[in-house]
Amino acid sequence: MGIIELVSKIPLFHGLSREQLDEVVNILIDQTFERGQTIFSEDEEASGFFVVITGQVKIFKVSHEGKEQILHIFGHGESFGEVPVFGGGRFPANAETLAKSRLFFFPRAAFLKLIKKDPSLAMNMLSELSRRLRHFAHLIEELSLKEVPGRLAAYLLYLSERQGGKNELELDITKGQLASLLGTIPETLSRILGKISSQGLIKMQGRKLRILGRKALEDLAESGKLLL
Amino acid sequence: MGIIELVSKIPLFHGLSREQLDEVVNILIDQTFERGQTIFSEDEEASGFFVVITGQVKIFKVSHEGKEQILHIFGHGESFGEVPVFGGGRFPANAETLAKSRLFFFPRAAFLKLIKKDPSLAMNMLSELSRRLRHFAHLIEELSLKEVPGRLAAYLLYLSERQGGKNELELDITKGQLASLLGTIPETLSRILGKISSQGLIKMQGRKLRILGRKALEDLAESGKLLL
DNA sequence: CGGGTACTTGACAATGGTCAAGTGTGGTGG
DNA sequence: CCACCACACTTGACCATTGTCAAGTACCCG
Repeated sequence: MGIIELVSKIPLFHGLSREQLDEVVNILIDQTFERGQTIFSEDEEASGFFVVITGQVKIFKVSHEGKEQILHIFGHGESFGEVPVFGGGRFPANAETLAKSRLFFFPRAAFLKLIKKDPSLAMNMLSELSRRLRHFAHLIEELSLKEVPGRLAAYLLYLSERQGGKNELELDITKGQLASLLGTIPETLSRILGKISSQGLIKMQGRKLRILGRKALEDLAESGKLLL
Repeated sequence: MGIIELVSKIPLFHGLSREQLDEVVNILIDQTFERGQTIFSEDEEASGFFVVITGQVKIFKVSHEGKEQILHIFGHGESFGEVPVFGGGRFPANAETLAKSRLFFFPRAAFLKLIKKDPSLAMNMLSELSRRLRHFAHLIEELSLKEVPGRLAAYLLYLSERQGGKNELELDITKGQLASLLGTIPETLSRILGKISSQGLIKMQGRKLRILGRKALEDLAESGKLLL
């Protein structure tokens, strides 16, 4: 697929005219990363931001002792690393590929020029950052106000919805990464999966999973607490 | 002070021309809230956003069982409730005054018109939302990767810095609100304050507090763990 | 087939939340 | 001006949830 066509499918650039898309194509840099490569690290000086074309990228924080909290996992069409473009110069978190990935990189200065000229690009960016803020508000709520079983249940229901609302679903990340996304560790996740399996809420084999008690899962996601 | 002068001092509107400021003044609605009043609730339909002129507003989430997590406390010159202006229609959290407050309300449609015409207003908003994202990333890190003593130490150091870097400082919120800001409850906060007092890191009386062991506090804030 | 990684399980420790009771204090009204 | 009430805060005893450490199993890739 041509670059212009790829760019036109990125939500951030929806609604731009053909000429504007050309300008966007002119400033981007096409990059490929292997699985497990660091894209940038927290506090590193930022010279621009990225859009995922193929692959998966995780954005995360790491504690002193090495525990990791994933803030976001981005896939096709999503952008990351914009904050330092508008704020100050440094990345607020780390970025690493979860799979071999193709990324478009947009240099800061050239992109700022574009956005100042084009109100619809600015509006797209505002709505993207708003979506991001919503996501963070939700994540904070989960981490602070629910226990791990509640977060897990909410995640499974979200995944099911994203995969078409069916009761059969498949994790798109390892359980270790899922643990980090839920703000816990693999051991705890493993135990809780075992517990809700034995209670008949789900059936799990490998990365595939079937929801058997959707109602009970919903209660769990809402209350945030596991009985028993 | 005249409204135009108040508006010109709001960071969001820095760099606007006199004519643009006039337009801003034309669309705003001047409102007053008593202490403890609800400004909006989560999931409520939003028709615009707010800027704090005087007073204090907390933005927070509440769990099923009533535990509260404060996302942000806003004071003079700061704006809140912008997310639904750009994203979809509903507020992602609750807002309530901590003191009697004067707020300027900006209706969504009129504000969107302004921002589309004015690139510098759009850029100000982008940098404000970026700052907000940074704050959330930091909050998530604190909640997920540090224990309560670490969060408390980090907060005290932040407060000290905000109050001029001195070792004497004064809380601007109740300890109960502070607990909610740190993602814990008053009992736990009270115990930890007691513990670090008896270790000689701080001396606390009422809302006033003196830092006695800055180095030790810094270690604590960084490692996130309290020894002993 | 071998080796590393992902995952699971068990025993244990500890952080922090719950419940309950008590202390202190500021503000209001008698 | 003082008494009382409400509310903020503290303290104690208890316990649930979750993290740590250690070991063992399963599985995928070369």
